[in-house]
Amino acid sequence: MVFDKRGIMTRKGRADRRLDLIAAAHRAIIRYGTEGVHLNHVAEEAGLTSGAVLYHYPRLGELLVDAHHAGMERFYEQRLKRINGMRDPAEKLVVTIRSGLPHGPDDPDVRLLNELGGAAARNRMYALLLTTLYDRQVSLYQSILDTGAALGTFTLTGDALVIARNLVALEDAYGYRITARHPVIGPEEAVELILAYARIATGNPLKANNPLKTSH
Amino acid sequence: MVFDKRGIMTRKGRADRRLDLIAAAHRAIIRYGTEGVHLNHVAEEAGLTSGAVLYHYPRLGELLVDAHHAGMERFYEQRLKRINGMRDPAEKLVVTIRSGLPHGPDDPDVRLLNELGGAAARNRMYALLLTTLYDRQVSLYQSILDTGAALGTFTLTGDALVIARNLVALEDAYGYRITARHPVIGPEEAVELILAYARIATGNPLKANNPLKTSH
DNA sequence: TAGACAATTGAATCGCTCTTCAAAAAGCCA
DNA sequence: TGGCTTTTTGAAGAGCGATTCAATTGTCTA
Repeated sequence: MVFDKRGIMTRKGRADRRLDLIAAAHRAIIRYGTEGVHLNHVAEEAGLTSGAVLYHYPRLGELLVDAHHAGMERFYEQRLKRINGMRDPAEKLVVTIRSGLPHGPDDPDVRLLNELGGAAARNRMYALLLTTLYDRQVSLYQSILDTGAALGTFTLTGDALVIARNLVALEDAYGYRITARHPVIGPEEAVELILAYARIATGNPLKANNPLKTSH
Repeated sequence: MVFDKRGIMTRKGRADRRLDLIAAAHRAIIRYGTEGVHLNHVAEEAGLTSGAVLYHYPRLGELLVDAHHAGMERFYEQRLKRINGMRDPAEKLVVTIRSGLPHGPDDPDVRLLNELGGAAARNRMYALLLTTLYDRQVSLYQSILDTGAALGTFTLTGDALVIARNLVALEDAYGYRITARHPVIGPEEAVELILAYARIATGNPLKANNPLKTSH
């Protein structure tokens, strides 16, 4: 951020302001839905007037697409970062599963992704974004599975591609359940459910060691 | 429907018109999204003016909830009907899996369900509807699995509840992929993916005999 | 068939959103 | 500091959507 001598945030450069707007759009989308956001919502989130938003993004639609795109990119990059440097495929797999689920019902990144489920059926751009993300996640899982199989850590029950697709599908679905506040299925429970599949699919007793907190 | 002597549709009774409006709302929601539908969209779908819609449903929100509720109910009832009378748990399982997936990208029933994914995080009513549907579907699968296990048709790899939850989750997720027009994953492919899990979970070689048409 | 009731229309109103744009404010640089 | 550019504001106008309601039309019944 840019501050003046008094420590007050001042005007921003073109690129900075665009990033601000993307972040503001992210929040506005979560609050009002991809198809319910209005220009004023975004402007308010950004602490600007609608005119200023229009100055940088003449068309609201483009800003929304950028926001979704950026959110997905960040989501995926964060997942990669978490397993960065890990050796053990089993550990990698467990961490990847965990990182694909929302931290809680209000997780902003997953909330953003979930917004697109309905819109993708109507909007080619959103469909492409979602489909691409899905396929990239499948590839990620597939490479972990293949590596584990090559090292003898996993004994796959079937095609790695099939298992990978199912793992991503499970993540997606439990993400929806969690953000919809299912009374029983929270992040920990979802991890266990997905691991139940991952264990029989890999033949590995995958320990769900939560690095952050003990399971409820 | 009600017709006059000339065979032209005439005014309808209270109940009939409400059902019409629910059907119209269903179409409008699919076209514009749960949070993008406007009163005029529904009115146009119903072939009426906005005033007439308001006469029956003073608040659009209630009509939309009713439409989602009715759509879910129908979706679930249809699934029950398909396996009605079947004896073999294996056949029942396969048919149930198939009936949980959209027939294609434009399947209206699944499109309607998918609309709620994002809205449920923001709207308690929608969250409750979705969660309830999920739980009912889980119960359906669970009873099939339990019956199969009792008869010796299935040899379950783990808790029936866990398997049931995962099967419904997979259906949900592939429903989204299909309605988003994934270039590779269509209804047939999704059935095979879910069956891959169902087979190792039940120890039964579940044949995917498509009763309607040959696989693509 | 007259009268009562139910359903629907269409116009009027209100408020909100998008869009444009001139003016103002803030930063930059010589 | 003074002038130039970039960014932001705020106001004005056009248009749309929700809402209300009087008038109209169709249906039913006695």
